[in-house]
Amino acid sequence: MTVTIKDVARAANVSVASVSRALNGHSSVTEDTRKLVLETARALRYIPHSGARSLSTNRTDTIGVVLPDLYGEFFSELIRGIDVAARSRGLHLLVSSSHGDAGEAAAALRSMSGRVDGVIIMSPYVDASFVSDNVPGTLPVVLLNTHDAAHGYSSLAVDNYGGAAAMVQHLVELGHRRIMMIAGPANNFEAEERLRGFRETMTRLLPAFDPREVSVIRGAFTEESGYRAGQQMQALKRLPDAVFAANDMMAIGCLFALNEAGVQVPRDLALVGFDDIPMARFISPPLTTVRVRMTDIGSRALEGLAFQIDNPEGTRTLNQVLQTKLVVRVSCGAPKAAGQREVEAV
Amino acid sequence: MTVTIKDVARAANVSVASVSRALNGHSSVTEDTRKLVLETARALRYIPHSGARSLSTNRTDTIGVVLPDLYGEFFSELIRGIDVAARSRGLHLLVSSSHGDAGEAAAALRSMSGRVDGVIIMSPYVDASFVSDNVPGTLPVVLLNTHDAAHGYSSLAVDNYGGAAAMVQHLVELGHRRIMMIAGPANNFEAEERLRGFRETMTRLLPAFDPREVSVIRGAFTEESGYRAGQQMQALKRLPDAVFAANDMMAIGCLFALNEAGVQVPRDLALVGFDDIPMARFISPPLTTVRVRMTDIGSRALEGLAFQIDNPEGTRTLNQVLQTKLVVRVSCGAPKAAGQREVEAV
DNA sequence: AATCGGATTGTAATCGGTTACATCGATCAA
DNA sequence: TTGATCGATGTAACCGATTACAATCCGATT
Repeated sequence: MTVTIKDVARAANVSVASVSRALNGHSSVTEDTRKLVLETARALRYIPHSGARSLSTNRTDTIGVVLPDLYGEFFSELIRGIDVAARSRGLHLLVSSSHGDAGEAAAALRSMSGRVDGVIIMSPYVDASFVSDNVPGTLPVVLLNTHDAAHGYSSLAVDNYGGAAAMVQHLVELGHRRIMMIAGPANNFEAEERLRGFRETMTRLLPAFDPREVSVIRGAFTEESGYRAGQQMQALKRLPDAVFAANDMMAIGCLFALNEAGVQVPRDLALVGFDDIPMARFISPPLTTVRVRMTDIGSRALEGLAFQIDNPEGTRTLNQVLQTKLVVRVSCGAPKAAGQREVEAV
Repeated sequence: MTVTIKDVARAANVSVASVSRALNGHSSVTEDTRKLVLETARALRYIPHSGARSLSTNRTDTIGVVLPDLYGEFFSELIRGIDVAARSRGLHLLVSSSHGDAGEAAAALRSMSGRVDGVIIMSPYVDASFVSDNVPGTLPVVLLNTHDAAHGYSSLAVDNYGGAAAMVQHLVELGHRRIMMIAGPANNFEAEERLRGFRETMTRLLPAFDPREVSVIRGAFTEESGYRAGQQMQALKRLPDAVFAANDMMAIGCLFALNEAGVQVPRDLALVGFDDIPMARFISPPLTTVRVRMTDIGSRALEGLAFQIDNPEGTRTLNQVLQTKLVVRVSCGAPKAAGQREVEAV
């Protein structure tokens, strides 16, 4: 039923080779035949089968993206960064997300074999052997936020430790002493790095700080888990001075719980997050947070991958660590810098 | 370099057919050979070339998604809905976005031929002939929010007109009379439907309303354009009673501009939006808006498509229109329903 | 012991393109 | 006129899988 290159060839009374050449703009085709082929193809509504094409050209112009999730602004922004860079290079995106376990992630990865020219992987299950087991040896790979730097693949990571440290330092400088953290899931590498930054900086700056104290509540990076953490928090005999949520969505959830309990931020309590998702500046009070340039990560990842694809010989795997930036808004109780809001609004 | 099925066959001393059968769990293979093949495949790190496979099976287990953009919560939620439904059916997603013009959209669509089992299309350029020109005749299609209902393809649309009408009615019931709209781009079908709902309901409910009056400001569905509209608005000799933005992001931008100018919402002015993006309930004041269940649209679209794929004979193209729901929060100045906030917070 | 039949296995066609190589015809120089 | 050259076209191999069909093997039946 579908019309193939053979149908066009037959209808135009030429060989399939000529059709292919005419359609792909090869030089060695008469203007006459090219015209003829083009017209015939149009008349027949011929649409080339890209899958078949890439089988012979060994080029798909598609890159695979494996993410733990598609939900929320973090991933949305990440994908946008990838998309923008991909589009400017004429590449398409095959995305795969939300893998409950390593097996699913492996299946997703394997199913990409032969469909993509390279993959960007961000997954809690990733390590060197996982990748080499599930990705064809020759396929370019860029790893995002993996814990093992010595994996032999190119990678991009956020300085979660440094970002958390900077935030703790900021809070301490503002005079806060009793600081609690709403941490992320324990099996999440990023979450653990942020937690490590928190703990180590606390002990460094506040000699009295005892890390065994119950100063950490576990969350799941979701608004709801932040909300529950906030409820626990306001039920304490004594409120902490400041709460550092391991991501913005948990900070927002926490804020809601506190508001409901009549606790005012930042008057009664400083509350800060991590990520600087777009929403962070829209909530009230605007959230002090650690900026992670997610779209940047996305586009850099794609560009690194594109480079590998274009230079198959280049064995240079480069491992970048992206610095974060402290963004001081209102929720931490810092004296507000004049004009800052205005700048951000546009 | 890459290991193919032939390599496995050679190494295991069997034919490629046996390898294929063993790997795909066919019944007519001895347990012995199956074991042997599996071991050899593992030892060689064989990963099947999915592209080649789909060429012969005519199945890709992938569906294409063509969107005008990937940016913002609207599309993010839409994709999430698609993703969730796709994953539960073991389908992958090939996404393509941000087409500056019809040509790009056409190219994206064509490049999907042979890579997908069906496509979900949401694009301003879509109409029946556009689709039939760029999609293989046999490929299942679901159209999202197209203006031409009589296209012969399955489609899903949001009742933008009805939603806008309901919102206007709500505002009028609250006593607002001078109501302005921040409309979307004129070439956007959804934007025009919302505008039409606004205009027609205004003239219906308020006989004194003159549609030729300057009660509409054009925006671009972006926060920034809303911000500019807000600036224009507060510069008017007299503020309107209420402002109806054609989407939430413009409402938020407008809110910022008004806040900066010292105009308080809802005290001085009611401000409402459309879409009910997640952010709408987080901003201050929480935004009254029209809920469009974006994830719902996404999953329904996918399910409709999956149905077509599984039932190739079913000529039944069904065209659904999804109803919207008025969500009353604080920004419209309505007397607040007790407990509502609480319910929504979790 | 010969034959039959079901279970395994192998051979080769096929999916829809691209492209190396062969072929053909025309032009041009000798 | 003839042979060389070059451009346009055609033939067929190939990409890496699946699968129809043929071939083979083996035990069971008579």
